[in-house]
Amino acid sequence: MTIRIKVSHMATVGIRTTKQRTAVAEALTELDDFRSTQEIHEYLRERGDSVGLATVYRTLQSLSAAGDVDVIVREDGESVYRLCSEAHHHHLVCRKCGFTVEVEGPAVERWAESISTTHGFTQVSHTFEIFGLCPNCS
Amino acid sequence: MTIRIKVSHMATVGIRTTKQRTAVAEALTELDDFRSTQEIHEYLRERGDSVGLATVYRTLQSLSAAGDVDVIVREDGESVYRLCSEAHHHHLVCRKCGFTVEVEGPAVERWAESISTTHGFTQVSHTFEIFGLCPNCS
DNA sequence: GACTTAATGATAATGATTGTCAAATGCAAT
DNA sequence: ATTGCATTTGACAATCATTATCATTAAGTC
Ligand SMILES: [Mn+2]
Ligand SMILES: [Mn+2]
Ligand SMILES: [Zn+2]
Ligand SMILES: [Zn+2]
Repeated sequence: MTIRIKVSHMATVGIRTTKQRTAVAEALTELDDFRSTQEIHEYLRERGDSVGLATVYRTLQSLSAAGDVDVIVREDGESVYRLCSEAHHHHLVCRKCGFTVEVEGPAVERWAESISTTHGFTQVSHTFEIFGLCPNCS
Repeated sequence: MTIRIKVSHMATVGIRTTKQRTAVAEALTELDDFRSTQEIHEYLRERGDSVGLATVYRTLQSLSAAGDVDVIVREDGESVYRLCSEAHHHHLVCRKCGFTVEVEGPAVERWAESISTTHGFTQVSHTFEIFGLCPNCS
């Protein structure tokens, strides 16, 4: 099984490669939609590679901070994670089944940048997610 | 003091105009940035018009559902509310002091619509918020 | 004013996330 | 392979925003 993740980051100075972190990376590779920490923890438990809940939380947050996984804060406030492509992009997510499509648009990026500059904002970041019902769920 | 809110919605069938709801509407009018339910509850307490916390939660959620206030789910998962203009728009928010600028861009709306159609999604909605440091906080 | 029913609020319950800290372990050096 | 040690783990407690309860209060109507 190939882990679709840059373990390179995980192997940075002081960051150890543990079986727990590897297990989380595998789960993210196998699961394809955005999943909550609790769901990933449960998935690992059923899968046999049980990992402590706190560790799953810590690992997902680290991976997110390192930019190795995307995180979306759902409308109910829960954070969900997903292994994504390297480049900056956004998502079209089915609010019924979770099916996700990665989308990108240079125009949108430029617009966000332009707006920020105009108002003198610095250190900006933006979130842009589209939610709807996929063809199957419509 | 004029309450900058469409009480019309609040006066719909079965929805009563209570002093508590009026107080929340006033608080939203006075406060100008995005505020959490807890903050608005505290503001009302200090102001003298104490309202039960559960009631503030219920009122803000109703107003949000009615489209009378905008709600943003911050990165920490907490929901914050703000009285906004009628038209659909997005926000440029200072993550330090909360200073908010309403922004709109037809191009972005069209792009979101286009992407959705291309992938066969229906009943779509989107969120687009820009966070950064305002001139004062930079 | 009396009636009907929605609304309120004090409080308990829920549930995701974070904090704690003793025990386990990756790993670099020997 | 063994040692030394800082990092990591995990069971459990603690936090804290949000929701559920439900007896009491108060709009709105006649
Ligand atoms: Mn992605
Ligand atoms: Mn707004
Ligand atoms: Zn779907
Ligand atoms: Zn600011």
